[in-house]
Amino acid sequence: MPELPEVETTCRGIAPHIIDRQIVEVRVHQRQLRWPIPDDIDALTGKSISDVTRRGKYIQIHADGGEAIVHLGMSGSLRLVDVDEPLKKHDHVEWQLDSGHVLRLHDPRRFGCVLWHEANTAPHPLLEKLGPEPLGNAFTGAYLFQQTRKRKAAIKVFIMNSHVVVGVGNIYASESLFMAGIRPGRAAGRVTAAECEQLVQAIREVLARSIKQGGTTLRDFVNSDGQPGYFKQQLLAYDRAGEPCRTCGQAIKQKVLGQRSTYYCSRCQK
DNA sequence: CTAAATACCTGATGGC
DNA sequence: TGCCATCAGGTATTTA
Repeated sequence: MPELPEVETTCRGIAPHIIDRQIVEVRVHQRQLRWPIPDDIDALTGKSISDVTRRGKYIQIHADGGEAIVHLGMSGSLRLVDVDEPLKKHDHVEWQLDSGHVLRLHDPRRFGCVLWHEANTAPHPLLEKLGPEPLGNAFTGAYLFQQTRKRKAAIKVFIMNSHVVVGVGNIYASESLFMAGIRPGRAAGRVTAAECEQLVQAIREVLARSIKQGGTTLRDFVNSDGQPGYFKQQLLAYDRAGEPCRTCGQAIKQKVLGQRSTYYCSRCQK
């Protein structure tokens, strides 16, 4: 599932191949993603890519006049392939480059999106209200502590809210709470200042480590070269129901929180 | 305002 | 082999 490390891996993979390259043609094979792909998506045609950036899990492909915003949803991936590579099922969008390569969006479950945002206009509504980047300086224990005060939602659900902090999805939420020793179901407002500090550090550490491993591939995530990520083997809690806790040996528990599978150790996490 | 539920979608999996 | 039910999950939107 593309969470922040997978999106970052994708950005780093595609950037050197598309920056300063010209888009020759944009081909859309399936418009119905999370939202229909707008007609102005081919505004990129004939333009040169100036930069590739990321905000949360949104990928921004910048060019003169605007940017394409791409979200991978749950099952999306962006790959660079040769022009003669046959189109696969669920390859929905292609950006033909002047290098002879093609950037392809593959997304079986179609929860992703592709949008166009004009330059020099109001910030895009999807990006405008996002919380701080977890690896940036604004995401601190003090910030999280202040945000969580008087909040009754489960801490796990809370940190998965992109208006609080971006990039923490279901996998890394369970992982970071395990690392910080906090039960996922505890009310956010009952997490102490010291624990908020530990949690912030855990989130930063697990995301940074996963980025180094090229992300986590559970089923279908592949990077821009079509390769999986290798962080799965380092998971401490996620997807380990019934398996021994790597700290104390007790079986990892699984429960549903906010309609999402949640994994934790009832002995190590309080 | 918060919190919880819902919608979007397809593929993998398990039971019969 | 086929069919149905269930689950997976990011996040904007809707409902309570």
